[in-house]
Amino acid sequence: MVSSGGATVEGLKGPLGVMSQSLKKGPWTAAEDGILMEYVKKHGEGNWNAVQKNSGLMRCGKSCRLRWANHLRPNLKKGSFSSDEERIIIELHAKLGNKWARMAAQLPGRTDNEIKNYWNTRMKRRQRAGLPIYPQEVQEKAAVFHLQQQVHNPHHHHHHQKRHHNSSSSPSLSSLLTSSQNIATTYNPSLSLFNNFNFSSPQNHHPLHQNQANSYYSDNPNRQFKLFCNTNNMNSTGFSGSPYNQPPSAAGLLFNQNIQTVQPNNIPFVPNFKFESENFDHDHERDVSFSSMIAGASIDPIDHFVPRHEAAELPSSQMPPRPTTPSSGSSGGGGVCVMVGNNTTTSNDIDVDYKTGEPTKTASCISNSGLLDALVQESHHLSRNDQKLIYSENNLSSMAEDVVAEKGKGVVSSEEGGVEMMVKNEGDANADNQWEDLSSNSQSSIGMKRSEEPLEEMNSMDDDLMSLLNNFPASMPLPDWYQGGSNNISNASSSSTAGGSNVEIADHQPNVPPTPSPPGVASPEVHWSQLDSYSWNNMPRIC
DNA sequence: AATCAAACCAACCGCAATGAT
DNA sequence: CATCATTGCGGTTGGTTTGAT
Repeated sequence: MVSSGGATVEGLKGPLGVMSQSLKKGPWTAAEDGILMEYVKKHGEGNWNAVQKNSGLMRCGKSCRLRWANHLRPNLKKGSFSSDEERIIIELHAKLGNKWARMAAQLPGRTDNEIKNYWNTRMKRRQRAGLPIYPQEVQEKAAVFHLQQQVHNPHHHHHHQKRHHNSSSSPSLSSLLTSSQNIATTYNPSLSLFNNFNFSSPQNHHPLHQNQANSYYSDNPNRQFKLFCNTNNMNSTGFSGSPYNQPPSAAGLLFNQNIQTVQPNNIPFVPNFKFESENFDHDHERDVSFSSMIAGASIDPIDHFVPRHEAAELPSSQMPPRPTTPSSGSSGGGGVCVMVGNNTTTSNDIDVDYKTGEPTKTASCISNSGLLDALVQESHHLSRNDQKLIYSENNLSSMAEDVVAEKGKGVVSSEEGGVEMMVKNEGDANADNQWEDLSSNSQSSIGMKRSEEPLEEMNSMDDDLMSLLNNFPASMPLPDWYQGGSNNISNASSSSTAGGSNVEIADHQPNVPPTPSPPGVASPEVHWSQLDSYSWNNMPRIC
């Protein structure tokens, strides 16, 4: 139902029986766009129904909001998805199902609609072709992920939905796997979605940086706009044309700059993507497989996976940027400062009074509060529930082992959530661990809720929090910086790595760092979480 | 060049959550 | 507490573009 001050939609009569002004439908014209942009520029987002009243735009508020969110909003990326984005989408979809908005939150500049359309076309095309929707690895990991959720919270049903109609409509893993006939692919489980980002994409300077870092300002659709408004107020560049094929948005650029400036050391980021590469033969066939998985054979496989060896040999212009702060690197979270105009503030909390142009809220910018506090709190929480978690994980492990024992490698249906999991073989343990480590970081990014997120969501242990918990070290110590202690890279690395709660079904020693690295040495096999911790411990004071 | 189908994309619709009153 | 307005999300539809024949 669309109503706006008694006005009704097209051709219907208002409450007084007077034919109201009909609201236009259909494609937007440039003039309408201009009106809407001007309106938002002037009044800000929200109160969309007022647009029609105040601007004379013959569009319902809903339509205005959609138009703004999907097309006019600054920092929007246009054009086809990069291979990195595609991978992220696949991975997120495996975990989240049809949570387009949440997926969009992890893909800066992308809208839920875009992602949805992408998925519905390319992925369902694969369904029709009888090809697997997800790489085997993703299937496995998503299955573990979902299983974790069930174990951690038996009442937390598979893809718990607040909205009932979604519960049945979110195909996610099980249905898609079913429909995709579970055809095994040659996809190598060692190839995580996140450990194979290539850095050659001109648009995505660093997928992880962009995705995870920017997610902090993109995970709330409003956030980007607020940034924009701030920027706009500062230098009036907010509506500077299409971002397509342009350098990152002003905010994004500044953000990235900030990332680099706060990075204390020159540890190449490559190590994150080179875990024990010798263990896994990354052949081209696999690339092709995954490429074709994404979009038939239309995507250049080279663009999908840059073999680790090659990644390390990228020209400087394509070399991954220097490691980011943990805040930019997902699991770290924390108040990321973004230089906007002359103001330094968090990307999270910029709010602008559109009348004065002044920021009205800079909550978590003040200190390391916000995500970091939340992190610490959750750490405490997790510590308190350590035994429970351990139990759960052991339980899960035994469950999975039972499954493995029973089925060997194959597709298994779990009772509760209908999650069909491709049970990995033991040989994939390492790869899976890597996957988990990486995805857990990613997941942390996904799941990490800012402190100002509705408490209800935090308390209700929804998907995000569950994701966080599932991937959070069960006995994670307080970061040194938080305790005011010295920064010890190796300690931090091991502490972060050890006891990772990522459920590792296969043979696994949860309390032993897999590849201890000398302090400060950027070993090519530096563990993701190690790096993360490293960054965490070297995190400069926020704002 | 014409036709058709597939792919792509923008927009609409319905439902639910949330906030305001 | 109830009601209403607003907002957000996900599903679906329909128009346009693109590519194959």
